[in-house]
Amino acid sequence: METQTPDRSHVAELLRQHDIIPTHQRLVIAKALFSRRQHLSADQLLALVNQEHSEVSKATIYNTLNLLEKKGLVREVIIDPDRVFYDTYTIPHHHFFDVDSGMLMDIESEELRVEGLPKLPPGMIQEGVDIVVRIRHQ
Amino acid sequence: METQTPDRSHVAELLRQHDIIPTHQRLVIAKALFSRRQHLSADQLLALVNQEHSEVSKATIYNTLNLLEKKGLVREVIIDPDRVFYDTYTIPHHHFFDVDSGMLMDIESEELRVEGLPKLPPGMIQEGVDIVVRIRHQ
DNA sequence: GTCCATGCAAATAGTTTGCACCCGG
DNA sequence: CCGGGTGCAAACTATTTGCATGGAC
Repeated sequence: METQTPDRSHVAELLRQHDIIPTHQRLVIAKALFSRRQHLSADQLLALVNQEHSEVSKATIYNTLNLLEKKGLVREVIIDPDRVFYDTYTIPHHHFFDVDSGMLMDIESEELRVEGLPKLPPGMIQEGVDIVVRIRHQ
Repeated sequence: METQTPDRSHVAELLRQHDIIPTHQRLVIAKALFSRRQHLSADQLLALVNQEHSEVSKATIYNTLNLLEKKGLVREVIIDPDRVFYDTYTIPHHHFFDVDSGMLMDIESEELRVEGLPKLPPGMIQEGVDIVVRIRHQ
């Protein structure tokens, strides 16, 4: 089940555990992000955070997202040429992408896997595999 | 084997076959693009086209790439948050992405496939599957 | 008081738009 | 001539940088 609007101290603890100083802006951002499992672009997050009154600047949204990614709290998903999504579900998994609406959905199946992967170019190691299934309305 | 620097009339024919009026700018762009199988960003293509003397504007590069994509002559590949790549090899296939250098390589294997794909959300149809294997130096 | 991390205004980079111009009929 | 298609300057949008500020020791 999803966590609903986690309280400040809970989020603060999460940030501290990942070596991030829990400032006011970061708490507001993290609260919005981790209120549920979701995929948000920087712009969507900005709107969400400032919906009541302006609290955080655009630049801080970007910098905080980059920080959270570096610390492993969110994962970048690059599918849409227009914007990067940040996924609050950081365990490796794959995605459905609705090309009409631009919506991104997790593929829950753990059965999903790649078969027949050729050997890598010499001297290279595999860092990860991303599978995106593009879908649209019938 | 790759085609080497196709001549103007050959490229012009290719464009005409795809309902594109072969203007000077488009010929210069298409010649550079289709000289070999490759992955180029708009910026890389701009540099390539204008390396001797400035012949085509940035906007025209973008507009022409969009046109070629619409007409099925190139394929967009979205992997790097910083730029869209255009792939001159339009048959469906997958990619290695070198996260250090930002280089994109085709996966030649036809064995490669996805297993265990769950059923799609109701009312949706599958448009395609993209697999990206992220790799880096050991 | 010093230092370093932080937050944000301003700068930058990638892409699209709107319109002047040109070419074919 | 006239009209539609083209090419590009300028506008726009997403993201990063550089620096003034403020809190911790």
